[in-house]
Amino acid sequence: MNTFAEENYLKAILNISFNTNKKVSTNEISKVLRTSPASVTDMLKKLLEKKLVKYEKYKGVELSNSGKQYAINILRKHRLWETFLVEHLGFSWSEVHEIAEELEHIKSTKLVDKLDAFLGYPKFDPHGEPIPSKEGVIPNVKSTSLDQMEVGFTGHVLGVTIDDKLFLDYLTKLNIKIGTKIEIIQIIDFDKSLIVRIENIQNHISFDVAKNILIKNI
Amino acid sequence: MNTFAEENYLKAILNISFNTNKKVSTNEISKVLRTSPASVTDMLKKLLEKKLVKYEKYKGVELSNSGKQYAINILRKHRLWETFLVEHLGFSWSEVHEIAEELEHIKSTKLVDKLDAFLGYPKFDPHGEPIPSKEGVIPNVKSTSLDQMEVGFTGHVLGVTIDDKLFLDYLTKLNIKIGTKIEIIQIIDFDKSLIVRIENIQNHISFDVAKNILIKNI
DNA sequence: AATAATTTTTAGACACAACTAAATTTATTT
DNA sequence: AAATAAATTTAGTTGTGTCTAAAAATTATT
Repeated sequence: MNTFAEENYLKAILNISFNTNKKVSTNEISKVLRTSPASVTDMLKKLLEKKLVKYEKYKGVELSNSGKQYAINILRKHRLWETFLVEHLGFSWSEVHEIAEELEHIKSTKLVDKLDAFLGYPKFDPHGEPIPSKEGVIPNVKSTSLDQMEVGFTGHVLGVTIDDKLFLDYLTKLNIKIGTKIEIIQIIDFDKSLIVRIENIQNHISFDVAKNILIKNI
Repeated sequence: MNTFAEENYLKAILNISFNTNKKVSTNEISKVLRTSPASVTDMLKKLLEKKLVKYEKYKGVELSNSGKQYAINILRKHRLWETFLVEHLGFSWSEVHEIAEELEHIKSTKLVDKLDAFLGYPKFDPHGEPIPSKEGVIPNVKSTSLDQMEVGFTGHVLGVTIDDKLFLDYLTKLNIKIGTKIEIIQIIDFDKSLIVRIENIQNHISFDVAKNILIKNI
């Protein structure tokens, strides 16, 4: 069996590399888990030993098949518990994450299955995130580029369609990253550019930029 | 905040000294937790440091007021979760102990309170054990163990005094659960074993088993 | 009361998961 | 291409919770 710490590393690697499929760097993991890069290296060695990751010194890490299944199962538990907390115990969506971070480590498979049944086999959690099936299949989420949306639309960034440094740096400056909530305030007819609200700040972005931002489309 | 290990020691001390009020020995704890006596000594020092126990070298240990409150709160969580697992997820009473051993360590107070409300503020868990209140008060129930009764007695099962899977599975096979009506048909003088009638079927049970079955006492 | 048996504690080690500081490798500039 | 910067790894420590073996204290026995 694996420890909580190991489970948290697997989960972090899964989260970081969710859509990209690229290798994950030591630094990225250390930032997510608020731990030192040295600690990350130590843990990656241990996870490699257990064949839960593919890892080469200085070359980044990715989950092995078994590691991915393991991580997805934790995600499944996390999202099922969040659903329970919101729908049956009356928590608000913003309170449940922390508690689910603990509950997701409870081991019993039978418990998860019975919880799933109790909840009526939900496909999405209270944040709209898909809940992986018992077999580890994550219902896939349809995405649409931001330029397809209309005034008043609010959604979350799923990813981008080009991997260009200038573009990504620009997005960073606009405070846009994976998961960022974006609301469309106005669309300028003339050039199809958009005025959007991100974290309560309004910004003006061009059609070209909007075209390359993917929005989660449940 | 305290670790799982610390919580398990506090819980063990509470359990061992439940009715006796006597000091608990290092050896007793080591047996309950399946750990070495040396480890127990180490932990007792740490719990003393944190003022969760009253402990003097070679003299045994007892919970301090704060330690007792802490331990009772874990017991509260344990029994609330057991109630949830049996009443809402459809587990049998013999399966839930292990899982509740994990769930009892989840920290959020708000979670426990909301769970309590969700369950309808139950006073007893599925084994018939009283659930401590939020304030740490344990409802006391008048009960007598089955071995104290005489031939001809008829009563209802209130609960059991040990939460052991083997024992509970055996009771299930005998068709004994909370509320079951039991009638004593005969007591064998030689070994104090009992012949009892349960749901119109006669069974022969040992003194040891009878000792751990609690009967409602008006 | 002295000795033997048992219980408990100390001493020293180990695995885990973290850390800091220093060394090494890779990436970026000039 | 060399120099500099950034990222990563290694080396050495630390705190937690466990262990075994040996020493000390307590309890039981003769």
